[in-house]
Amino acid sequence: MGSVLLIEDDDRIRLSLTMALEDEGYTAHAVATAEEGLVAQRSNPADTVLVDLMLPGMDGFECIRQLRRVDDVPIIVVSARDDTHDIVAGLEAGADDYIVKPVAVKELAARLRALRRRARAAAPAVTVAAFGDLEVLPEAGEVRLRGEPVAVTRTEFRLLCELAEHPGQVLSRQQLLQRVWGYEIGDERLVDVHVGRLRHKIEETPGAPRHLVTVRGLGYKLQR
Amino acid sequence: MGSVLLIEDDDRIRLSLTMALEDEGYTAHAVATAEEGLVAQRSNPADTVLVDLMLPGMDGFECIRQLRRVDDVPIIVVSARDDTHDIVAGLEAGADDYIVKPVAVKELAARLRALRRRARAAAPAVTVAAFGDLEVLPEAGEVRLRGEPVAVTRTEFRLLCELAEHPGQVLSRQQLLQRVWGYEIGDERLVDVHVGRLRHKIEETPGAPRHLVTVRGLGYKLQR
DNA sequence: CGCCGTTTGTCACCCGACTGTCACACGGCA
DNA sequence: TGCCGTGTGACAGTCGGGTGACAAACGGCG
Repeated sequence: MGSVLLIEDDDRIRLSLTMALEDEGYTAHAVATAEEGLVAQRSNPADTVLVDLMLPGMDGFECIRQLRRVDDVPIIVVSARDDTHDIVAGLEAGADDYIVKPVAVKELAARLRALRRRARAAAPAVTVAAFGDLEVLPEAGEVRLRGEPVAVTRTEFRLLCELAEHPGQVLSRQQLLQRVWGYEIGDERLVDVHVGRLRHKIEETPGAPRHLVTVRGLGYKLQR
Repeated sequence: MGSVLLIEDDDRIRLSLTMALEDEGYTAHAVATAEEGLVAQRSNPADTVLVDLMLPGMDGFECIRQLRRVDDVPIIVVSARDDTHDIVAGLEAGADDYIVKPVAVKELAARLRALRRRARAAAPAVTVAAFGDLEVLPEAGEVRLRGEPVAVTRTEFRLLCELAEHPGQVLSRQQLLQRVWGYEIGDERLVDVHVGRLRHKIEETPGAPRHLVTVRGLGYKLQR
């Protein structure tokens, strides 16, 4: 089945929800504070998290934001009835769904199922290549540096993907020209220019590229 | 809107029912055998299924049981008049309602509506996708921004759903054209126009879309 | 059936982003 | 020192995408 992490300070609700979840066949782990929740998720990630918004110490919103930094586990917000404002704030903070108290177990089960179905559908959108702090996500058409999205043009993206597909391997200008541009012949300097542009965006230390390295006389390679 | 999967081996009935359903505003997908139906529901789940009981190969009862294993989509049995025994067996196998041949379109529409209403009541408005403050509720045919319903047209809604089903993933104009409009070929700019219209309704900051993002040269994606 | 408001698809225009080319600078290597 | 390979800034042409306008199609409704 699946595992659920419940972050809820009210003892009675926590206990009853834990039992309800276990009845539904989930492995439930319950904690009373956001801090404990974050620790728990880091050490032993559940595949869905339920967060109450009203928590002592770090509140639910902050908790959601922190959880989002850890991974993109599906998060369901638990909130007092009709507190629309909080619910919206919760979704803005990064939650995926919400449920209002008092929690109907049937409804919770339905939402968990739906969320899980969705998570599975979304799963293929994973990082296909990671180079230290540099990530290339072909599906999402995205490049990230230290987790932050970097704006990269189409050609740059293709070039990067091509290099990323052969990590650590030197690709000649000729090969790149052919695979990225489809040119059988052409000015190899074109590659240099685009490599330079790409470097400006993905390398942090100018003059000393860490990932996109020149191999003099041979070509370029992407390394960790 | 809603989608219906029709499993019916008689060509004439299948065709006329498909047309009738589309006239009623449903997206109808029709297959002739239980096996095809199961595959279709697994790969691209409709939100209601119509099953004829007399099918070649795997019969309708077995089909219903198998469908039940996939998800809890509402199922309507289609059966010959006064074949009471079969109808009861169908309901026992897990169907939710029945209708007898010859099928009166009005009656079918009424039952579909009722079933859908009931299904929604049982699993109240399951949010299928949340993107920060943007919620897409396919079941309810609704889009919400900061909790407030937003009026979108049918095409816009389909487009949004298609994007929402692949969160964070870039979909090319070609893919969207195909999945939303069913065009194999066509003017890709059509997609741009509708994306623009949709943006006016769901993006709060003109010029800087937060959710419906353009990935230059690749397509569009929906993100948190 | 005819009317009117809404939705849809097409088109043309515009702007900013991207691309490829070039010339020049730089730096290692013989 | 001279040469070759590479980095890089500037520039003009092109391309991709946003958008407003318009007409046809659609959909309720009296």
